[in-house]
Formats: sequence, structure tokens, C-alpha cells
Amino acid sequence: MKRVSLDMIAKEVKLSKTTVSMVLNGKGDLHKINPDTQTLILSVAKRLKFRPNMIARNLSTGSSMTLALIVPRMIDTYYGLIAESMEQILSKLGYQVLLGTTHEDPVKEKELLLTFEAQQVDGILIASTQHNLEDIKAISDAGLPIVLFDRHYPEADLPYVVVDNYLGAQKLVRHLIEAGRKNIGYIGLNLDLTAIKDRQIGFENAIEDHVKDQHNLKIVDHKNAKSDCRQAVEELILDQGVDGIVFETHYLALFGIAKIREMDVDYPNAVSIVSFGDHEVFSIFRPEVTALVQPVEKIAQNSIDMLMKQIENKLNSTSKLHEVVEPSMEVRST
Amino acid sequence: MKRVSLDMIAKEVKLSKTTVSMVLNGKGDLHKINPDTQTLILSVAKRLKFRPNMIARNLSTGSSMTLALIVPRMIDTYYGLIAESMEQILSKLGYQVLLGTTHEDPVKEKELLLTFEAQQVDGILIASTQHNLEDIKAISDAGLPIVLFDRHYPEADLPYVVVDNYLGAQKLVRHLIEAGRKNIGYIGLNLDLTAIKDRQIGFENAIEDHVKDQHNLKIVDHKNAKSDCRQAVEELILDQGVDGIVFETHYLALFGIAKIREMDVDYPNAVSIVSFGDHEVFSIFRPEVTALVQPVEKIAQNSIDMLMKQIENKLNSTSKLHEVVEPSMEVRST
DNA sequence: ATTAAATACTAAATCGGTTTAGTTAAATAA
DNA sequence: TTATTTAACTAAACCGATTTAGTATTTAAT
Repeated sequence: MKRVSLDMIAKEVKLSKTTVSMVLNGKGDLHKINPDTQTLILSVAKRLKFRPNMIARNLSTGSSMTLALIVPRMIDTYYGLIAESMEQILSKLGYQVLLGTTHEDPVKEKELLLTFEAQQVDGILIASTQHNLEDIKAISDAGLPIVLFDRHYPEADLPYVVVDNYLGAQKLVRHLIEAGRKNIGYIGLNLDLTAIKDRQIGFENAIEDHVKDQHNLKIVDHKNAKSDCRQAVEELILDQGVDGIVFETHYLALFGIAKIREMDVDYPNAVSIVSFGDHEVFSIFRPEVTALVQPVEKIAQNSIDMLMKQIENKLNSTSKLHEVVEPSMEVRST
Repeated sequence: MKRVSLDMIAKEVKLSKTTVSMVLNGKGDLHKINPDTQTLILSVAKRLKFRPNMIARNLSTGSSMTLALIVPRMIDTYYGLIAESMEQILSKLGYQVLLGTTHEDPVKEKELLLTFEAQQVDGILIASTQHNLEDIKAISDAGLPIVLFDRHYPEADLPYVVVDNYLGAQKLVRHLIEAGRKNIGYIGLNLDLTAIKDRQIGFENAIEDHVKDQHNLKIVDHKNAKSDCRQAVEELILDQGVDGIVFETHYLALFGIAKIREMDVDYPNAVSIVSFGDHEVFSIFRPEVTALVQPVEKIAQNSIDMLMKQIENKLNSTSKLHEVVEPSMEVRST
């Protein structure tokens, strides 16, 4: 039950494995191999069901046709969508996807990066914890193509594709203001991520421009997101008397909505809410939840384009390796 | 910027790469390498930041420490959870995960299987489309360990871990009956999967045992699940006058709930619903949705255990490679 | 004093491809 | 007729590890 190798085919057709290799790689004409010989090799390979050992090929070529995808979580439907989108695109390009999840743990992320590098991946797509600049730079400097998506290191000159978090937060606030809300609260996470910071600053600035009030900005622990978020909702509504809340992520919105519904509040009339990031159920909830949509497919496609440019070494001086995509409002009932 | 290889270390310490290889693999004592030599090699490897080329190692050992995970979709939170769970466990075992999604397309699945086989994965975990028995059997027969989870081929003797779909459907019906429902409907998919069939048969049998009525079983096209499901809900309620509906999957439940809420129905009093498969928002919806929970972690763990048994060749005659895990009811408000 | 055994190491084969640098024989050019 | 090209193919190096089958030296046993 031994696998069919190049050598076996070579023996079968009584030619060298060089010739066989060339023909099977479609380089027969290039190397002036007799058309009849080519036909013969091809037919024998087919008959013996030859499938090249990719590991051997990879060792020889130095390329593995494999890319690494590193995300914080998969349960988060946002990353699920990203993963699915990327896998689809890469599969069409002939690449395979090695998956890694960090759970926001920089140590795990570092391990993954090193493993994937040793595994000779051709490139890395990563939504980083943003606590591994050294390792990521080292990898990039070593010549391994990498694209940071969703989260990036603004201080470093590494290729990235991110969403305009600042603008997004402003859009959310603007929506609430246009809906006549006067006292807007915000619930965010205590994650040390640029994306998160930008949203918070975007919120604060949008608020300051339009409605003069105290900031109502609540930061909750990402490890106790559910209970902390519920408490934040209670404080915002009962203590601060807000009439609108911006949730920094879709799952904070999910937690928050649950809490609001349990409270004695006229939702969404007395308190309206909006979410940074859409979720499949927002259009199923009654009332439907207004959300800011992150263009997943675009992020996936652009990240991959950027990675391919590096892999194909088609970088010229005009190649732009920083991209900020604009999120769009999906205005529903809240 | 050349990578550090065994040879370079060997040259540095003026020893053969055999010795270096042995020491770095922790087999120094086994091969009676002088402790001092070992210390030296270890320190030099560390200083030069040696990271073995896995591709080379894989070619040599024939094992890649990589497993393939093939699922229909990632957007489906169920598979997202499975993927996350498996990645976590496998990562701890030192394995890497190659991800593939089929979108229920047997052709894509076949491609993935062949690619992963060529890629020399050490094993395959697959929630199959159930339309590739030949290829899966071929792979298994060729000695590549494989475990089917979530979906299996009952006619073939391949290792699998599945949930008891028949029992699950019965539990759901029983719940509705115990809640006093007399006329229960069912909305399922037109997928040719054992899991799906079992649920439908489970439903029919549970109904026949307890409530004499017409079957109210609606099958919708999985490609038009949303609109077809909405229509099915309408028909069941308006034409059949059901007072309870069993949804075959969590996303059918999601679609159905949205429709019911738009209808002039006293939900959940006049019509109660239950879902085969839980969803993160079911406990956030008001009313909270009663669902049958598939033990994701258990499925992931058991599938991996079963795969490891094959990989480690620890199969003895008592090894059972078929496992049916029992789902549990999460009774909430509906 | 010889043999056997243990210690500490290494040369070279191997995995299965790709690729470089040829080789041989026939065809064409000078 | 000899030199040059071209066609058609191949030997062997290479990728970077693992592993088998040794070798040389020292130590222990008889």
C-alpha cells in the first residue's frame, strides 16, 4: 500500500524522474520533451493515480502553498465570517489555511507565530493581540509575508487592513443624535487595542461636538464582559439617565440588550441602542438593532491581495500596504 | 538572513549533525551522548535561535503533526464552536489544524480530501457532506486516520462521533407535549444527511406515540432556507393551526422566530417553539428559547481521542470507534 | 593478555520531490 | 566535411531533517 512516487512512474515508463517531474509540472514543452513521451507519462501517472508528496515538493521549493490565519476566537461570528471568507478565496488561489486561535493571549500568539514560521507557511494573516510587535517584526524582517487585519500596530510600518474605527464610532453617535438622543452612553472593553481606543476616542469626540454632557463612558473587563456589561447598562440607565447607548462590539450589545429587556425600561423608546459590528440576529430581534457593519468580505479580499503582492514580490514603490476600509451603517429600528 | 539549520550548528560545535539532531530531540541520553556535549549543543542552538525546519522533519519522519478539519461552514456558530474547541485541544497536543469548508459541496469536499492527503496530514476530522463515501473509504483504507463527526455514513464501518439525533428530536417533542401542546409542527431541511433523517424520524415517532394528528412536517430547501422557512411557519400556523413547532436547526429557529413575531400570533402562548441546536442568543431573546444542546466540547474531545487512538495505533479489538453522544435539553421559556 | 562491552560519536542513506548542468544523437549551417 | 545548433533526455546535487549501521576509543571482564 505504498504511495506512488515519481520514481515509480519513472521506472514504469523507463525514463528519468527528471523528465517525469518536468512533464507532470506542465513544463514538458518548455524543456522540449517529446509530445509522445509527455502523453505517455501523463497517462501512466493517471493510471497509477499519482499524487505528488507535497511535503517533498515543499522542502524542495521552499514554498508550502499554505498560509496561516490567526484570530483571537472562532465563536465570535465576526471572525467566523472572516475565516470562512478567507478560506474561500485562498482555496481558489490554491492555498491552504492553517488555523490558529489566540484567545487574546500573547504567549499563545507567539507560539503560533513561531510554529507557523517553522512550518514554512508562505504567509501569515493575523488579527493580533497587539502584544507581539517584536515577534511580528522579526518575522516580517526575515522575509515572511504578513498582513495584520482588524488590529494593527500603528507605531510600526507593517502591512495592514483595518476598519475605520474612529469614523465608525462617530457614525454610531451621529445616528443616535439624529434620532434625537441627548444623553448618550458608551460601553466598551478594557482591551489594549488600537481598534478599541479609536472607537472610544471617536465616541468622545462625536459627543463633544454635539451634545454637552458628561461622558458616560463605561469600560468593562473583557474577561467578565457579560456581568460587567449588564452592570454598566444598569448604571448608565439608572444613575446617568442615558437615552442612548453605543456598544463597542456586537457581543456587548447582545449582553446589554438582554439586560435592558429585564429592566423596567421602555426600550427602545426611552433608551435606544446601536452596536459597533453587526450580528446575524440583529435583524431578527424585535426591535431590530441598528448596527455598524464591518465589510468582512472586503477586509478578507484586501488582506489577501496585500499578502499576495508580498508573496509574488510585486511590491513597487507605489504599492500601498496600509488600508483603512470604511464601515457602513445598517439602520434598523433602534 | 539564512535560516539556521542543523548543519550550521554542527559546524559551530564541530560535531556531526547526527549528534546535534539527537541531542536537540532529547535523545541525547538514549544515544549516550556526553552530558557536556549535550549542554554545549543546547546552548549553541539557543544562541543561534535554531528552529527546525518542520517540512524537512516531516519529509523524514513521514508525520506532519498536522490534522485537517473539514466542516460545511464556519458562519454556523455550531461549527465555529467545534473548530475552536478542536483547535484548542489539538494545539495542546502539539498538532496544527488545516481548515477546510465545503459549503455542502461534495466536489469541494473531495478536492479538500485529496489535497490534505497529499499534504501528508496525520489525520482528518470531517463533518462530511455525506456524498463522498468512496473517497473517504479510500483514504481510510490507505491508512490515513479519519474520524467522521456530526455526520457519518451509517452503511460504512468508519469511525464516527455523532449526536443522538433521533433521541434529540424525541426530547424536543416530549418537551412540547409536556407543556400541553396538542398539534405540533416540524420544519426541517431537504439535506440528504443521516442526522437530518434521524431527527425527522424521531419527530414522527414521538408524535405518533403521543398525539394523534397529521404530521405537519415541512421540508424546506436549504438553499432558500430563510424564505422557505418563513413560508413554512406561516402554513403551519395559519393552515395547520399548530400550537408548537420543532425547528430542525438553530438557524431555522432563528428564521422562524423572526417570522412568528411579524405574524399576528400570541407567541409563545398560542404557539411555542423549540430548536434542535442551541444558539448564543436563545437566552437573550425574550422569551428565551428552549433548545436541545449538542455537547460541542464532548464531540470535539471524543473525536480527537478517537483519531489519536488511530494515529498511535493503539487500536485493540475492544476499541470502539463508533460513538453516539446524548444531547441535553436546555429548557427555557418557550 | 585477550576479549567483550560500553562510551561517544559519525558517515551515509533516506524521505520524494525540484533543478542545474550536462550528455548524446540528430539536424542544420558554414 | 566539419562545426554548430537543436532536440530529447539524464545524472546528480539539493532542500534539511531523521536514522541505520557503523567506527574508534576506553573500560570492564575472564
